[in-house]
Amino acid sequence: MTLAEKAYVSLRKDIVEGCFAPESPLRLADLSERYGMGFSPLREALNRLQAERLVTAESLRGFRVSARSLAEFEDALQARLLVETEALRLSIAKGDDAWEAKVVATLYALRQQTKREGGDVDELKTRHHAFHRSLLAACGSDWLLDFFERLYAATERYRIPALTAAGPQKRDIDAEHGAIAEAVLARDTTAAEALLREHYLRTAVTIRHGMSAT
Amino acid sequence: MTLAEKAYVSLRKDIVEGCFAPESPLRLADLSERYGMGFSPLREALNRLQAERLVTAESLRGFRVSARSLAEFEDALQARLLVETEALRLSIAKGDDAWEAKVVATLYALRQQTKREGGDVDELKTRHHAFHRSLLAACGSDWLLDFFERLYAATERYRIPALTAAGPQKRDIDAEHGAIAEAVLARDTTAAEALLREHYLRTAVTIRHGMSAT
DNA sequence: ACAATAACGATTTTCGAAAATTATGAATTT
DNA sequence: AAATTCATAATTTTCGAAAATCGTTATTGT
Repeated sequence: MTLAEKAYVSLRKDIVEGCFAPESPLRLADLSERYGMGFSPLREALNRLQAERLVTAESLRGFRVSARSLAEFEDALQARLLVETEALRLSIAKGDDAWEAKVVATLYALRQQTKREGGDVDELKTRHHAFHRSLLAACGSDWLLDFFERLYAATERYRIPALTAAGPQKRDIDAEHGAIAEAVLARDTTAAEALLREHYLRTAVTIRHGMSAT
Repeated sequence: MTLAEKAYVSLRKDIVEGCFAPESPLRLADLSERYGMGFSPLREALNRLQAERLVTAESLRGFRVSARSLAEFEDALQARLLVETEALRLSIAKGDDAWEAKVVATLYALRQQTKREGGDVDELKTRHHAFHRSLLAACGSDWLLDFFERLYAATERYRIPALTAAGPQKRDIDAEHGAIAEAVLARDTTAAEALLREHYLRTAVTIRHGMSAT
């Protein structure tokens, strides 16, 4: 793996996880020290992230972490519902046995990590991502999967600060995931879409709550 | 405008227009001579284009123009229908007078250029793009507009070689655009969506014809 | 005192060369 | 002849410095 790729992965993770505050400038000198590399690989990573809308660039004024706002979150949420319901529909229609097995496996892995009390939060997020991706994995559309990844990262930036602030409603997220998986494996498109929708809308409520608290 | 931005614009244009054959390697030395700049701005541009899926990169083996295939075109087409019908629906619901005026203006400009016999093909493409963008411009979703731009560029790569090969059907494209605009301005969502869909599906027929001929 | 301007420092952007890696081809061995 | 090894060339990747630009502070003039 080249330095530029490492820089891309590290920076992306740190931005999504909120290590850098939104709109804070990403100075090359700082990044160079933080990640232990020269300017070139950092600039390449920043350019890629710019194309993904995680950072913004202004000519001769460098890069910033892109802003967060309620409006942008709502936009990303709606786009996500559009993309993911379609991808889910296709996935259910086209998925084979191997796909089903993957859904079961990722759900199981996710639940295992949820159960673990002092578990690694990083690992939990990875498995959560993996589960949601597995649901759509058989859709057969590179574009939809690409959009899914983009929107997942974009909304993850909102989900993480909201995790600390306790939501207004009690949720059994494992049960929600289980219900989605069940409907998916039963090839019940209508139910699966509705459950996925509700799942995201519930998360959205928590996030709105967290945003307004800030 | 910085050199990196110029490199991005130029490279993007040249890739979309097919100046570089799909899968052909984009060697830095060649690009450096072609665009008259050093490696740094070129690499930055290539990284942005990689995030947009117009070029692919392999570690330590540089960049290539991304491949074209019928499957990828069909995928992009379907994604486009999903994204654009939704964006059009929203645009019709939210658009104001200024938006309507813009639709009328871009349609007029497009028709003027179509009429001109020895007209600049570049200008025609710009205006075609502007018209289609104006239809969705009022949708209020940055994400959908972003996806539109991506998919437009991706499918444009297929549309251009197909222009030379005569299609299997006679089309009055001006009339198609006019009908879409009319439905949009009448705020007839159902009709507008159907007409846009047909418009793209007709174009797809031409492109499939052009692809199989190759 | 205040506006305009100049000088400085900080920062981004770009270049050219060095380092690292892959591809190519010749020489050697089996 | 085929495969292997080694040397060479081509290419990508990275660094460090130079150039360009921006923002701030000091200076000058009114």
